[in-house]
Amino acid sequence: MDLIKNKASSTDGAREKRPAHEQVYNTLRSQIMYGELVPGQPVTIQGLTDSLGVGMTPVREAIRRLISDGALVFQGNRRVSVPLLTDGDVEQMIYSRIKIESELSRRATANVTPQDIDHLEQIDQRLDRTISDGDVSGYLRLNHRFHETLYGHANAPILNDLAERLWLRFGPSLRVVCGRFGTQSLPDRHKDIISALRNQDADLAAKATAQDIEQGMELMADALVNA
Amino acid sequence: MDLIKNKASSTDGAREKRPAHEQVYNTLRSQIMYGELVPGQPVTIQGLTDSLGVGMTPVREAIRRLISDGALVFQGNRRVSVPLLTDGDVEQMIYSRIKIESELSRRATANVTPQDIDHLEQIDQRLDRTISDGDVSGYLRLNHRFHETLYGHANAPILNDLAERLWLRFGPSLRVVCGRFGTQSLPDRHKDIISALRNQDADLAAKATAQDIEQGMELMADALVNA
DNA sequence: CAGGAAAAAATTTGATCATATTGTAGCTGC
DNA sequence: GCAGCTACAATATGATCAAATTTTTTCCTG
Repeated sequence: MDLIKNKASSTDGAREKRPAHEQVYNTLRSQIMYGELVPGQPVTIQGLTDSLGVGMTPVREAIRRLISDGALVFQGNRRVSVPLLTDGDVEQMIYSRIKIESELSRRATANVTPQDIDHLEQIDQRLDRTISDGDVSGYLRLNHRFHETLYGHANAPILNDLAERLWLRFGPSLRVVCGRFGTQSLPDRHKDIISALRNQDADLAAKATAQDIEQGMELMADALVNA
Repeated sequence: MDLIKNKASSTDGAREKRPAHEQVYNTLRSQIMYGELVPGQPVTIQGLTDSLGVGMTPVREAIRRLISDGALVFQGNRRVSVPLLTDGDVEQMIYSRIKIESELSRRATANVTPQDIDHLEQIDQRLDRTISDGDVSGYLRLNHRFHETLYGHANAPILNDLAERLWLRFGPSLRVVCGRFGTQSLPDRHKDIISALRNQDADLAAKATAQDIEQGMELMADALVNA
């Protein structure tokens, strides 16, 4: 069953196998998603070639991909920057996220094993710690990981893809909200989601997901209006 | 298709301002969207540099962008091809399209002017002609233009973007369906949509859009199962 | 001796880089 | 304040290297 090709050994052999443009993409994606880049901040090709130590071709490809993702925007004259959200954007995102991610939760409910649920709970416990510690970066990462892991069980790559796209768009702005309000006030309906999963109650899982989304996004909308 | 090099050409100007990678992207996008490329067909960088007469960097960028769009897929080992849809994919697309595009129709209803509706009706009349003529390419283009134009009045760029992304994904497969069944059997709820718009009935517009989508996609699902 | 499978060479394709060219923004001097 | 100049960043190409597929060769087996 297992091929002998030996592409990557189990420890850390898989590091340099990925092409550079993919690595650049993942690096930038993380930086954008987890708020290391501020909305409105310009992104230059040459700056990235210098700071990342790769040629410009991989950087160009990664940037194009991120523009297509909506994670970066092409500002008219050859300028690229991190997007600034309008309140209209946020309102559309609330609608889309609720429709798509609730459905992902619903579908995941039928597929998750008890071990999967335990894993989710473990992520959520670590998430709680980041909240009480005021660890914004940790919060952003683990919150995303929670949803990503949950949705991964839905076996719905197309819906998943749409959801990821939306996360990429509001990531930078979410960071700004945390910087403004701190992590204490952040919503967390994850306990409700987990309990719904345990009870195999797909409708409830969908509902709790919708609430989690709505609360978080409303908070973001408020912060953007006041900004 | 000719080269773009000619900068000192006569008085026209201002038409060739677009960078090459953008043009390559648009060209490929059209070819994929309107079914000039068959699902499963491999797409090579070098083949495109030859046939389009541009260097590889613009081609690479366009391909990355289209991969991010879901219009092309990265087949494991550095191979890129036009996606083949599974019936699971189609089912997810039906769900997503109905949720997103129905909402776009609903929102457009409040904004369209009588002139806008006339324009839509004009597109639909041309669309009918392509159906009776069996003009598959024309059908695909005008059908897309009808929806694109309608949704454009919704003032909802994020929802629009999600919808466009889905269209790019099922475009190639839609072509295959037409080739199989011909254009005669294709659904067209556009008359219902137009009449709902005239009556300012947003719910009805949304409903008719959902029916249009469902019928078309079901047809596609059937054709894919039998393929 | 024929057939086929494995190995090795060759071709094709992708990835990256260095460099030349072009367009845009910002500055200088008037 | 603006015309022209300068500097910098983006665009685009071709060359070069690496990887993978295909084809050819070779060797073993029946």
